[in-house]
Amino acid sequence: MSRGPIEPGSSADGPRPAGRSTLRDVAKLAGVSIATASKALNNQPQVRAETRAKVIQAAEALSFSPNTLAQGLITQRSGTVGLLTSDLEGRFSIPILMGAEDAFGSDQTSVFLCDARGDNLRERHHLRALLSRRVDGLIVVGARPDARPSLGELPVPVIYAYSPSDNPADLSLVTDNVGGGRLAVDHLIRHGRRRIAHITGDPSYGAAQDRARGALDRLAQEGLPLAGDQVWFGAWSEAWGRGATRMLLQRDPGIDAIFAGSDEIARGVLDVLHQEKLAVPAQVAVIGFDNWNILAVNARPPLTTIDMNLEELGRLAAQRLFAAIDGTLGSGIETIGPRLITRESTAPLD
Amino acid sequence: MSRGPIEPGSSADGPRPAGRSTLRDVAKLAGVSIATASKALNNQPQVRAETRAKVIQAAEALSFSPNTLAQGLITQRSGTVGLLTSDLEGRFSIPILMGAEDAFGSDQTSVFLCDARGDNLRERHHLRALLSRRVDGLIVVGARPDARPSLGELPVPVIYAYSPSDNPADLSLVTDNVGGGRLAVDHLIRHGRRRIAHITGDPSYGAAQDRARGALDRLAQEGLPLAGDQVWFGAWSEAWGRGATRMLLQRDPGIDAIFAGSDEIARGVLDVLHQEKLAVPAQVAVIGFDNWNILAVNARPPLTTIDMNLEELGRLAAQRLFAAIDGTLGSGIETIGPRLITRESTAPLD
DNA sequence: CTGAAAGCGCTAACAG
DNA sequence: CTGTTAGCGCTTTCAG
Repeated sequence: MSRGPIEPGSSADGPRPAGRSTLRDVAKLAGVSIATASKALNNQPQVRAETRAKVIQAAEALSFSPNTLAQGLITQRSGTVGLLTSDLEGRFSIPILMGAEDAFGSDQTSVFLCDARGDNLRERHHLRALLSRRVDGLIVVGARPDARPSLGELPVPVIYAYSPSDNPADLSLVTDNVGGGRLAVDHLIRHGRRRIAHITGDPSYGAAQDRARGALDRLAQEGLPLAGDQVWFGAWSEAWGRGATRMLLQRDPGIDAIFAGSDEIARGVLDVLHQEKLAVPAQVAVIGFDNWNILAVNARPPLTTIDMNLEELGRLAAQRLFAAIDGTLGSGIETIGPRLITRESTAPLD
Repeated sequence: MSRGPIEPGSSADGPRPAGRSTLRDVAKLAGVSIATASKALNNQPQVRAETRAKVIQAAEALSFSPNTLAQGLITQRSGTVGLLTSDLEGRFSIPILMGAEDAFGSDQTSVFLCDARGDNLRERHHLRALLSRRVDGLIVVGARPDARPSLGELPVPVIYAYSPSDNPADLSLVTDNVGGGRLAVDHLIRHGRRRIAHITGDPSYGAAQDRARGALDRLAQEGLPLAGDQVWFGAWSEAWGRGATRMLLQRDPGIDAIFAGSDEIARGVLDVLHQEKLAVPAQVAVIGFDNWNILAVNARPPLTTIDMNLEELGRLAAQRLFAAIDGTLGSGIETIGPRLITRESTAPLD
């Protein structure tokens, strides 16, 4: 690429150190008043085309960039939103952020990302700072998909994403874990699997319960029992995936599919299946949950899994927020549907 | 028509829904002038304690929150910085963001996180928006540790983190990959390993070259040859880790340690080592690179690895930026040292 | 069509 | 100590 900012109109003028000039400078250079310059730059109709051109040219020559803070002072809108997360690794926040960026358009709205790191006091601090910066709205992303305390009445609209608020008067957007569990098992059933087991994480997580419920639902609908006699709750780790698989295999060696409650667990499952010389997917199909690329794509074989559509969640959060900024916000809990990502760890039986 | 603000009969009105009040409201409630209210709230010395108390109480009663945009208009400082990244997964950006948050203090400075997703145009857009929001500084985080195009002359200080700028006049902060490679091999040598091989990623990455160079350096210093006859360059994936390990084992079955250029690759290495019934670390020690928790902690056994200290990098970037905001920025490339994280995949040889 | 004037909410000299 | 007076950079009536 060429060096320096691209300046289409400015032929004769030497390029300057970009950007500290004000509307007054532009007006002066163009030989018009500040008011006219403002109108010209904002595409207001009542400006002669010729004048507008002069102003635009002046603005370009000076690399003029409008001061959004001043604009915000007047319009009472900062063009910023806050994304307040407690999710250390950014595992959920990042996709949500990207979705929000998409929906807002990078020119219109910028987002402040703040990580409270699970610390309540830090969250209060960030909240104060954000409000003080006059964000137009807030997206709150929790660390786990269980209800979290409401922030209460705030002067800006708030959307709870991933973790719902514990106050039903707030608007929350969450992923559909029950639907995800159902989808996973449905996929297995369609592939002719009949002896399906379920290994999942910490039972204190609503997500673990919900995914299991969805799985059980779908099984029941098909008149199929759950293989392995129980849902294997444990921890969200590969180690648990390995341990549970060993126990499961002892209890019920004839299983032909395992639905893992997370991709991490699925990796542990695969590990032990390989040790036991059970072919995946020929003998046992494995499906994960999360579509965490680094884990799922690299697995041997690559992992079929459920994607929670977090980008879409982020996009929707942004849209709802946008609508709420000049209107009123809904309430309750809205659910985003999951999506099946087919890779090689599942295949039709025979 | 007179458009002046409507005078609300705001004598003893109940508290309002948090936060839309202005300094004028506070002053009125406290029965002082706006200027005095401002001074009282900003801890300026020339205010009687009693008056200050009155003002503070009024501010609290109204949940007053100062409008940072207005403040910024005056002080010419927004109290915000932009973090411009191209790093899809936030793998590098997030630790850097956290370090920066730490250093700035959440009350003082908030950070805009923008992801350009490797798209040059999107980057320009974000840059414009950020400048327009009058950020006090910019941290630019690249997707890979190789030089990236400079943003050129900007009206605010810029720090390039992780990926250095291609312009030596800019200030860049990078991790020390040569030192990391040296550290990894040093650790292996101290554990009595003598037949050390190196499997790493895409040779077009400076990081791959640097880590290899560090490893080779340390080996040479010890008078040791590189096991496996060559550095095994390939891809940053588990699959390559597996493939390379198989070839390596064929070529040189007697190795007692493998230095993997990333944790992903290390996972592949471990996988094949297990298949070949080689005990880790008893027979072969394995060390990774990145300390990517999800991969390293969950490995079997948990992976000893090199941490690039990205939080520290973020913290340092923030400090440098802070200093630069009222001063001048240095230039050139500054390097952050790596850190060894010992887990169970390495151990002294007998 | 264009410009003068009045602020948005706040801070910073100055006077009282 | 406290209030008055100017703005920060921009938009927006409302006259010319």
